[in-house]
Amino acid sequence: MEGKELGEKIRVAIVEDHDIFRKRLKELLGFYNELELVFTADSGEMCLKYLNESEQDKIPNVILMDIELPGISGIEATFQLKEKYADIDIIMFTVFEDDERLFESIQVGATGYLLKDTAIDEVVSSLKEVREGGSPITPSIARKLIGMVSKPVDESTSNSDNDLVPFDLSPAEIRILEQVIDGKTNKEIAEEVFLSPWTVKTHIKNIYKKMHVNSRAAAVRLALKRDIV
Amino acid sequence: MEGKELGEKIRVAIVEDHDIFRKRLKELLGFYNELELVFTADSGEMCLKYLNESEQDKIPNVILMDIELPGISGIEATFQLKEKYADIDIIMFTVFEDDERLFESIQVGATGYLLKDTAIDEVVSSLKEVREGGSPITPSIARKLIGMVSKPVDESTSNSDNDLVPFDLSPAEIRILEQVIDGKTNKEIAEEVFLSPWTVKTHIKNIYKKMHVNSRAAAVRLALKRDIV
DNA sequence: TAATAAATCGCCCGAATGGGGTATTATAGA
DNA sequence: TCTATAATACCCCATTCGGGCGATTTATTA
Repeated sequence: MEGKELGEKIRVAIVEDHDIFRKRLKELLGFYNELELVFTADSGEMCLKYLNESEQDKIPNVILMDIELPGISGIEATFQLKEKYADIDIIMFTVFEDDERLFESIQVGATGYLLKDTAIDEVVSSLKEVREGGSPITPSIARKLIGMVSKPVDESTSNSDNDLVPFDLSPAEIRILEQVIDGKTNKEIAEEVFLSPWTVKTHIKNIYKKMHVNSRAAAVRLALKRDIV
Repeated sequence: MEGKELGEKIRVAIVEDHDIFRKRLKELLGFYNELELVFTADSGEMCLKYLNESEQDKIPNVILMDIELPGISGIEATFQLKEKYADIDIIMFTVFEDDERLFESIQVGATGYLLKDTAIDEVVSSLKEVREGGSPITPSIARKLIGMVSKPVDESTSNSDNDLVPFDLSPAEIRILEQVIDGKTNKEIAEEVFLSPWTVKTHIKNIYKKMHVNSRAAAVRLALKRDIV
């Protein structure tokens, strides 16, 4: 897809606020001839600044991005720099394993997700893989990813309708989501299901959290895409 | 989650119809002391049969499963054996990179997905990772996975190929409807399409009239149902 | 028993939405 | 030429939504 000349060094940048870790990583990556470290930054702002000041041929191909950073987060930084530098690949490099951050990272355009305890050799091969169109992902993280796509083990609930429940929505939530898909308002749903409008609202808020959306339209699209109804 | 005693060998089974490949794989895995190859099978049926006949302590922890098999496919075999042996981890081991098979594999409960050109060392570490709750996935495959979770990257120019016009929506309206489906707000859409928010609103009102709906959720549902996008 | 999850109900507030208008321009058809 | 339809932009206003808060009750399960 993008212009990646083989034989050229991979230009790498590190964004990491932890001094010792950053320096150590820099040192380790220095041993690899196939890499060229163009800069290291200790914050998202710094990273964006460096990018702006970079000559065209010094713009990194790949950025190893820490998530927890002072100032803007690595996720926010990724979001911003992706707007301008769409073809830089971002690998989130972090200690966090929670779904929220993983999901957000993907949303903003990260293409890899490695835990910081990944062996340096693997980090390096990840840098290469990402340039070849792959998405290196720590296995424990990959499992979460799979969880987001897979329909959790069916348990063909004896009663009637739906068995496949992506996002592990509770029965009550599914009932309400169906009404949302039908375009009903909270009040209408409340009447339909004999609940208070506030309860309906709470359920919907929880549904949004689980589905990682924040509007009815987005929820409907996702629900239909994944066959929740 | 499951009972996996550390220190014990990982019991592995291979299901692969290609003779040479299977034997070679068996041979290579044989060099690793931490593995115990409990059986190899050349079809899904054979695999299920072996499982049934296995002593409790000879049931594999992990199965390397080819997808294309004579008789039932690796996906079908996975589906079947997962019902009875839920805690066997299945790693799909295949040459296929297409989304369909990947998706189906995940649906039926595979926890890993490796391409056959994966280095033997990585196959072995994948076997371990899967026992530790990870999901080893070839990076090129992982990218597809990510694609399934991530928001569709907007192709600002939603041009061309829309020939079928389910309702008589004008091109401008369709462009905007697509954004609505992506869950964007009027303001966001306005910025995206370089129009004033009021214009966007007007369009949306007209869209509602034409589609006979009165909310974004309903419009999204209808649009998706009718393949307007 | 303690911790967790599900389901229920509630308040506040600012932003977004939907419905009712009006209006200008341009373009294509009758 | 007259008309109809896009496409564009704007106003008002009541309703709805979404995000933060918190709270109680009942199961389930560790």
